[in-house]
Amino acid sequence: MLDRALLRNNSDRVRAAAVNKGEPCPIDEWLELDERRRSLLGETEELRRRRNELSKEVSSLKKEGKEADARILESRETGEKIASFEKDLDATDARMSELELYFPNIPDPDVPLGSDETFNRIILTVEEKPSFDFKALPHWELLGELFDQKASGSIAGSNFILLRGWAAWLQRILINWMMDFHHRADMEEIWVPFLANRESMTSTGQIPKLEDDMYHIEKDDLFLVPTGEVPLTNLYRDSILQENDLPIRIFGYSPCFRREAGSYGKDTRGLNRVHQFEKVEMVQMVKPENSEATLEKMAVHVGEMLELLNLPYRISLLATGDLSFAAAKCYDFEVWSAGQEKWLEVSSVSNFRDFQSRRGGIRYRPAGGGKLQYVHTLNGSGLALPRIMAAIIENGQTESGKIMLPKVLAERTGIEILG
RNA sequence: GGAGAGGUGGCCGAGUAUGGCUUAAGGCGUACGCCUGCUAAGCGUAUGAGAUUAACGUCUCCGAGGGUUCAAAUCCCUCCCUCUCCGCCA
Repeated sequence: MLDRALLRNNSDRVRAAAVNKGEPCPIDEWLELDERRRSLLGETEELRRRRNELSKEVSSLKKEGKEADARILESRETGEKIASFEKDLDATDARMSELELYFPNIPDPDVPLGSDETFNRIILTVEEKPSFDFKALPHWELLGELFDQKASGSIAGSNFILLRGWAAWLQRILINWMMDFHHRADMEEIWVPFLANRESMTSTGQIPKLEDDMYHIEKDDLFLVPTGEVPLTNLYRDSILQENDLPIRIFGYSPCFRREAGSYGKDTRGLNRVHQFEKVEMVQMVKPENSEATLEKMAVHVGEMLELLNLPYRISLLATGDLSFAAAKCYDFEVWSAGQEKWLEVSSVSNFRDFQSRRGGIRYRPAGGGKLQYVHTLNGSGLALPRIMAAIIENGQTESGKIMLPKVLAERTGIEILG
């Protein structure tokens, strides 16, 4: 959500941001309503002031034992007028609030301008791609029956994952390794609910835009979380923090549920695009002046993980058209997957500035006093499991179809080769 | 799912029986000042949020939403959440 003052005074910036992100922008309707609202508000407040005044007069007249019928009558008539004004005012305000949910966040000035991912700027490539003197296989062939699509299909449906044997084991130890890595970086581990309510989904920005991409439990009006970002960020919804509570640095594991409605094609093969995947997510809440530096630090942290896992990777600064609705700036991390011979997105690290904290009411009190400020929120995947699994399996394959584990995992588990 | 008790400013906590000097007491915390070799303590002052306005000011907010009333933190209805006990259950 954007500041109403910004919408009112910088409507051109809002309009430009929406165009660059490829989002609709109901700013003209909003501006009209804003005019109307302020005028209604003035009149309503004047009437309410009068009613308050009359109430006091009635009160003191009655105390003196005098009659107050004239005042009571006027107060009643004023009340009726107020009710009619309020009805109009409430409707106007409600419509404005509804529209405000549709304004996307404004991209940072250094975000490349462009309508889609072809405008993303690759800012770093750590490219020591493995080479094989045999034909490298994609992970689904290497996994074979350990990646049991027939079973997951019959249990849940297509594009759900069922892993067996060492494949299941690898995913579990990867999750543990990732979480321990964040632990050592001095973040607080959080175990979160995997379902979230409508308010939570609205504050992080999934609702209204992505509502149809989520699994929804109608009976309880709950959503299966599409990312750990939702419960982690909403941990501090509607709260006022002290300045020395900041920065808040938390992380947690969650499965991520996405309907992926309408996305079919070759990208859906294997572990690349599925309805439920596992992910470890980091969230930080910082003072506004620190969010840019924090974004860089989080990106470095994610890069370290990929280097430890010995995965070739590259970092893209997303262009405006590829930037998500709520983000102001985002780095995407992609790892090289040798069997498929392509880059797979495994992490997004984003700065949301005050966009989510406004929606969710996450503020802090500056140490020297003064007005409450909205925190800046950031999040980053650290990391998304299935594609990391795919890359580890494909990059570590041997001619005989076994998998060499990255050193860091081999040392941790005492197991060097899978399969 | 059933019964009971609760939800009031950053936090704690009065106020609800009897609607109207509540402009929400008091405390903690915080800020500033005073005082004391330093520190701690003590004393004094200030201190909720939001909307609107050039400003003064005005209005709104006591879990959420309705209702009654000239007037609602207070009375009525619906819902949500927390705690305790019971039921069910991994």
